[in-house]
Amino acid sequence: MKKLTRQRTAIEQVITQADRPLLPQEILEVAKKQVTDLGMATVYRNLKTMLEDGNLCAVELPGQNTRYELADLKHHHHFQCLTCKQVFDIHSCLGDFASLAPPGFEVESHEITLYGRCAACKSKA
Amino acid sequence: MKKLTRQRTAIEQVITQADRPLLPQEILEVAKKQVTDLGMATVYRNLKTMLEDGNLCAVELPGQNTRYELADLKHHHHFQCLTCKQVFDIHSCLGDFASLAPPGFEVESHEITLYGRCAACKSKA
DNA sequence: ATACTTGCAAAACATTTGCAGTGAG
DNA sequence: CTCACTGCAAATGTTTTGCAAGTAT
Repeated sequence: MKKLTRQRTAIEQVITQADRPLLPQEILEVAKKQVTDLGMATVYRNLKTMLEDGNLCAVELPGQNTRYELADLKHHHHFQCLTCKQVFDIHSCLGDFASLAPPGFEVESHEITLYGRCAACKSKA
Repeated sequence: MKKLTRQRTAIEQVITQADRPLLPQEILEVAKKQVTDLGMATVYRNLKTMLEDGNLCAVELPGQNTRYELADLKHHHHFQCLTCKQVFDIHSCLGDFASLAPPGFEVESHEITLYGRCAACKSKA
């Protein structure tokens, strides 16, 4: 049975309140404001549990550590700003990628990542 | 100045002759047939150099180690078979993704990965 | 009470780096 | 002869695991 601990509550809260995928370190840092002696292992263990329960979704970008966000968001993709390195959700999708695959191949799912400059960094430049 | 060593030659050859992105371990194993005492560090060092020289391209898929392939291939994307785990190149591209980004965001590049079943695994099932 | 959770430290991994020896130029 | 390159081992950095202690139910 799943127990509601201070640690788990804090971790889930941090992820729920974020509007973008977070790194384990980011989750630890923010959650530590509530549970001072929170350990990294606990963060990872809870992330793993939430992943297995289907509550969490792993976001992986080339050359970077895995970020996590709630899984109950609808199908979407990601945009990473090349300046500030933050990752944003994109809620639109072009849809039909089946046609891209070679003949005889069957497409089950797809992932798109865009790279560029976010509004904030663009206006600063 | 760049020196042509047996090790470098072997590593470049393995990558050149492959028809799909390779893992560092795969490169090491195959290259070892030519240079028996080849070390993993040398593989990584050469991969890094080739990347910096723009001769190599890193292919990263969620939850897996980075694969490498020649960079002089034209713009393309990847398809991973969920059954045999192999990664294939896809040489077509839908092109316009700029419209997906939020207003104020500037798209510089994009990456697409498709997941499904390759022709071989599909016919076996 | 019981069994799930936790923190810490150690273990696993992949990748990088320090260093002294090797070899291409 | 030089300096880039190499192998080895040690160092990194991230994620996982073992274990004894803690705690929600």
